[in-house]
Amino acid sequence: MRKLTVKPTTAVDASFLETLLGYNTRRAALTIISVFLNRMAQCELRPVEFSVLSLILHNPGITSRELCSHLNMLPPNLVGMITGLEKRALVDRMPHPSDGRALGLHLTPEGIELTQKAELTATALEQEASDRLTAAERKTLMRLLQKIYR
Amino acid sequence: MRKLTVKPTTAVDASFLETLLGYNTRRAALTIISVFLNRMAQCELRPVEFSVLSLILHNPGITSRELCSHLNMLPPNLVGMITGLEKRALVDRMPHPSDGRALGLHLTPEGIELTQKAELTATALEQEASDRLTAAERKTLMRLLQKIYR
DNA sequence: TATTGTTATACTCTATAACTATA
DNA sequence: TATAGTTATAGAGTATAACAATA
Repeated sequence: MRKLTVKPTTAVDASFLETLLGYNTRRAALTIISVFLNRMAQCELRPVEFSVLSLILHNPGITSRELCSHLNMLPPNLVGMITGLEKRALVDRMPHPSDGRALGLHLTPEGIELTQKAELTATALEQEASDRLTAAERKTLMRLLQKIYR
Repeated sequence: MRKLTVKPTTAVDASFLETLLGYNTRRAALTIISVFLNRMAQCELRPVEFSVLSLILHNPGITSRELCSHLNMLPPNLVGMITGLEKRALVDRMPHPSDGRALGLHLTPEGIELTQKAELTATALEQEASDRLTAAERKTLMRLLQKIYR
């Protein structure tokens, strides 16, 4: 049996930081990402890999360039990830039908299966991470967040 | 004159990702951080450095350990940052009054001045980053985010 | 024995410059 | 000339193990 660690309740005054949207948003994001990492370990997917796979699933033939601009990533940082997903036989790079420079990205059958499983896992873990919010609050939160980044 | 780049409106379907709280929170956080980095360059402060200085300002004598547990950082990653802030003559490490192992952190007069200026800058840039939200929406957003990480 | 601060270190994430093939 | 994908590389962020001094 592991003894419970009694945390000394350090009464730190963070009242100013907590008036900042950036601080609150970042702290909440880190909390959710932490739950994500734990639960998504079974699929061996990190947050951005999951986003990439999900976008390919719903947009077969999407190019790296489109992924990058939609996920706010830089092309050099996507190359290795796609290569890794291809080595795991989840993704195929195929010639683009109309642009000889580009490559269309597609999921393999195994990729489709894993991504669909991962999407269910993601939906479930989100519920866990936001279990102190009502359904209405959750909906409001999403709408307000989208007003910031969209 | 620079020609405007006409962005090809890539109609990417991200409807599934946008149902996820983690995705929306992370995207919003990255958007605000980007504004932060631009505006806070004048103070030469990065987000975590700003948080550290603000916490020391409002909690003089706080220890590294307390900073770490409140900001969810690991002690080895704070050492270099504090050393850097000390070299810039913004922070002093002083003996802790009751615990010989610990060091109390304090701001120098220059540190106080810079941090106060930075707090004003932070409050202003937040307004800019969330200018599509009403005051009431902003308040609601903060309350809901805190329900996730607190 | 446990904790604070620290060093060393490794791994991931992010950013920039430059190359190639094609448009 | 501009763009898609790529390589190499540098810098920032984050993680663990281990040590000295103190509790």
